[in-house]
Amino acid sequence: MSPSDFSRKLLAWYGKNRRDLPWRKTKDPYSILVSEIMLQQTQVDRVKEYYLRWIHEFPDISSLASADEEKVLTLWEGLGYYSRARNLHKTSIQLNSTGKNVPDSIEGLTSLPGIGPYTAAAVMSIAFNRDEPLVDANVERVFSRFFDVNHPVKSREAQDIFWKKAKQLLPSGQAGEYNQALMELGALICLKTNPLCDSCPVQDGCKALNLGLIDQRPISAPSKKTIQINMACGVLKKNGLFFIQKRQENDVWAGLWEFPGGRLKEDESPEKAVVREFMEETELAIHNVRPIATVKHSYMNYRVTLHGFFCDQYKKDQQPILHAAQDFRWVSAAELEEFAFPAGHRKLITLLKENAFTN
DNA sequence: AAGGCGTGGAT
DNA sequence: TATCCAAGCCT
Repeated sequence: MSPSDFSRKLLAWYGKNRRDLPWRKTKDPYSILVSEIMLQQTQVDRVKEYYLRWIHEFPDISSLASADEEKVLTLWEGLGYYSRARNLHKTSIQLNSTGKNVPDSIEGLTSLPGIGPYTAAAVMSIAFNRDEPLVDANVERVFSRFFDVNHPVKSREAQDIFWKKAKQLLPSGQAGEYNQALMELGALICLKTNPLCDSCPVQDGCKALNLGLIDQRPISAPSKKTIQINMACGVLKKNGLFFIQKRQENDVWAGLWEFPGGRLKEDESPEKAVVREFMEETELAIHNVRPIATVKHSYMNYRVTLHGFFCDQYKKDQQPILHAAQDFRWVSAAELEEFAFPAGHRKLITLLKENAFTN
């Protein structure tokens, strides 16, 4: 199958089977950039509502540039990898202050925080229709099978093959449609498990299919083993207001808000852990520790059982001294919606609101 | 350059 | 239930 056969068949298939996605209704570089940042390591179906809400709130570079960080992070809450939102915000401020628009060069784009080779090529091809090839996890899977690539997908060898093939197969003048078609094929047909090879427009040329090796491609690196941990956090309420603190930079959930807490030590009860963590993190003595709920959630390779408690300050006039946060606030239940929390703490907030009147 | 960085859907 | 991992980037 020649490169032109491959791209012709792929584009014909894409024309009939492409999904109706919100970011496919525009060529606005800023909107395309927003969608691409959101789509990094994230499933398409989850991005849709975030994208629409974001574009509604921040329709252009200047509106995003003038937004405050809390608003930016709140709109991103639940999507994960929050440095993406913070970098996008930084980028908008940078572009806005210099009076520029989204750069239309690979170098200009990759010089911006959070934009790497994939995202730069995606913006170049989709928004500006420049002939830039791209490789994402979909392309890695499609090419691993089509060319029967016998190397781990993230290895230097495999990456060299992927980018070389992507460039060779790219039909000049149609990069935007073609790149999306290639990723769409990976998303809809060339599935991780049980790929729909009978419906594949390029099945004739697929080497792994012809060799019966579809299930053995792509070759992925071994994943990290999951770690089970127990955590506890304390929802301190005083005069009808909740104590929250803003997480430090350069740590997981940087810039998000949380209730003080942490991991249980060996043979430590959740109640003891809350008291200890509160003292370590805020120097506040607490008592009257009473359960709200136990929440199960996960992040990265951690599986967390989070024990959430209401608690009271032992000395009401004592002021917090922060050791694990950069800021703190006392906020009402309603105001909890205006701050971004990690998913586990957000789950707990939902549950505590159901109990708000009994506590 | 190997590991950090989130979350929930799919299977 | 447990495991994998998605339109990656940064250090």
